[in-house]
Amino acid sequence: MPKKANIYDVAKLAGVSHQTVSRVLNNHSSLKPATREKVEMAIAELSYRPNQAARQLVTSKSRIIGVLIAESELFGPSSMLNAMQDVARKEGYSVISISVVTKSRDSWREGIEQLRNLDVDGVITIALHKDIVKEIERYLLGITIVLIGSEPSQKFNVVNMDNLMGAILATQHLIDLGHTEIVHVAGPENAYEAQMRRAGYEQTMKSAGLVPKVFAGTWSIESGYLAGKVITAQKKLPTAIFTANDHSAVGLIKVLHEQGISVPEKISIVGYDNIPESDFVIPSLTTIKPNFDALGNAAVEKMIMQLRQGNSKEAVMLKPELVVRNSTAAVQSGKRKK
Amino acid sequence: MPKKANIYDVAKLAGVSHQTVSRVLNNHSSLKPATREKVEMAIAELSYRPNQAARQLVTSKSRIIGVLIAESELFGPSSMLNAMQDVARKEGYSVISISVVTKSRDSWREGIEQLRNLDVDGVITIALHKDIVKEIERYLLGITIVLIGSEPSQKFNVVNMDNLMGAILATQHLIDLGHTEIVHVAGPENAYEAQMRRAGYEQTMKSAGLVPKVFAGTWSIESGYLAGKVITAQKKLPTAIFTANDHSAVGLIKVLHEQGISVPEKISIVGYDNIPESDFVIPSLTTIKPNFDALGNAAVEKMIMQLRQGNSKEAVMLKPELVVRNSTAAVQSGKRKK
DNA sequence: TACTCTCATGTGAGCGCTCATATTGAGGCA
DNA sequence: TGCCTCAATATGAGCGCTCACATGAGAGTA
Repeated sequence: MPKKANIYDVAKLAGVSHQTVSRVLNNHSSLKPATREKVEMAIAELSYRPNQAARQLVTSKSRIIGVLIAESELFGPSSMLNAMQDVARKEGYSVISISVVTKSRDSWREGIEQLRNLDVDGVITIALHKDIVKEIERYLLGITIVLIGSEPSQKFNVVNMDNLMGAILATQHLIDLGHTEIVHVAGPENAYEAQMRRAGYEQTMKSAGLVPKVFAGTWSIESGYLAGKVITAQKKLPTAIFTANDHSAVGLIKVLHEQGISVPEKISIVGYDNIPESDFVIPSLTTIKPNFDALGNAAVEKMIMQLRQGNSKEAVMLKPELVVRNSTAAVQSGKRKK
Repeated sequence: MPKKANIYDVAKLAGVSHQTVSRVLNNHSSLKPATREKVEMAIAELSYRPNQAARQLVTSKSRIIGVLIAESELFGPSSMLNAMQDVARKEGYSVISISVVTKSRDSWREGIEQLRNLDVDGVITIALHKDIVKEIERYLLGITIVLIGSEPSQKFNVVNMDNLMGAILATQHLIDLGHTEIVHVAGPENAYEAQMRRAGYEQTMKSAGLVPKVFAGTWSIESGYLAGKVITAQKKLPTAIFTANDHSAVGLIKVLHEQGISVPEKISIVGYDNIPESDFVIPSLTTIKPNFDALGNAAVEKMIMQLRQGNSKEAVMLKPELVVRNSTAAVQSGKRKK
């Protein structure tokens, strides 16, 4: 195997100095077109590739963006990650993702440690708890941070989708169908996005003169199943349920099916996230569709912008939309409260 | 912010030469315990961290493992990825994953290009098509490669789960329940794992003196749905269906439900992968459970072993197991063929 | 006492790049 | 003709580390 060419080999072949080659690589301004061309030909001929390590050593920029995710097996995070990869690649950056376990402080530490070792230029977090963000801030001093799905903050760039609006859309949809007994199965209490969805639900209920009622949950299918058990154990069934995410809705539908409570005839259900399965659940799931790709793109763009030319601290907020399928129906007239 | 300490700062504080510090960092053998201790104290005091770029520049080792995945949004790949992260981290490696689109040659190229730019030490591929592997081999000359879910090969290290056995377990389970009209909804034709699952099905059918019948599919829910349409359009329904993965099974169940064909009373269904949803599908899904974590671990271990001390070319083959749930039942006696 | 030999540590070079600065040559103008 | 200016390119240093080799202090042998 022939030794890899370096910048001097290219310079010699092109008949210029190494510095001129470097200028070509970094598209410097003052360069004669003819010179640039010569160099480019030499680069092509030697199939020369700049050595990242050497570059990084002198510039102390790794062109790597770290992404810290909790619960990366979920549909939303992994969609965003894919979107990020694409944008980053186009801008000449790489994305490295690290999963952390929300409950394990050790796992945060390890993740942060790894990001330090990699000398990442910036960190994007997806739906992380406030405490983890603090930890990052503390141990990755002076690093650029972009938060997705976290509480707004003056300190950091934040990119969010409008969970409040999503929850309002969902709840209002049920109200519009004539439902009055609408309950909510919430997401994890300490998750900002779950808090917003809950808030949107509560706010819409109150505006309509209805009484909100919330059952605890997490993002998991199991939690939807368990919440369903609790809900169906009550004397009086609601006629509609809005769950914090589609996974919960799947678990919930399972319980209702086991108990012979038909959806949507007896109970209407609205989920959140529009996971691929949602169209194939029985019945297909009415849900809120966030644009995960756009979210991922926006986060990386913001990151790169900040890395290149400093601040741009206006928060980004993307709008979700309602997708109506078969898990919601108008409340049966006999049941409607007067 | 105080300037980051380098190896000379540590050396000065510890009263030794920079080379001694380097020896401590790389746990060299001939070192007095007392010296090592002095150096370690200095490291701690300055919170010194070796600069990766400088290390990489001189050793030309990045300690980064690239993972190339097609269809990374699936449950299997993302589980493996998480498992890999953990093992790699413990060994001081980082994992960078890049998604490619099987159908787009450009996307392979871009992925490979990025891996080159990153100077990864090795590449692990997950369920990639033969042609992509060839492309990698060609453009990432001399790099260590470990394949997961690909055709066995003398050239590369291969880690697989026993798809043939899984398919045999699934098919035999149906046969044991008395089914004779068993069809298979296959995965993508060019996917090795899909081929093996299909082969296991066909082989088991033939051994039992039954006639295999295969319907085309991909890994997607939609494809299961479409295959279901085709199957139910036929004059004679099978009494059991084995699908190449759980997603297909979900789509399939949806069609059967739409057509009023009850599962498992009329038709039994077995999936493959044991995705989290499979226990909450209606009815819960009998499936084959691979150990994705073990697969990911094995791949990284193999990679690191090879990176450190050369070959170890024996293939790894992990065994899946059958998980029986409610989507399979004994064939109704009236229907059983004599 | 002089000698090798080994263990522990030190010295200097160089990995491939970018940065700051020096040098060159051609054009403009008095 | 001489001098200044500026655009275009060259030179040299140094980023932080590891590698190959040099050195020195004891221990062992004769």
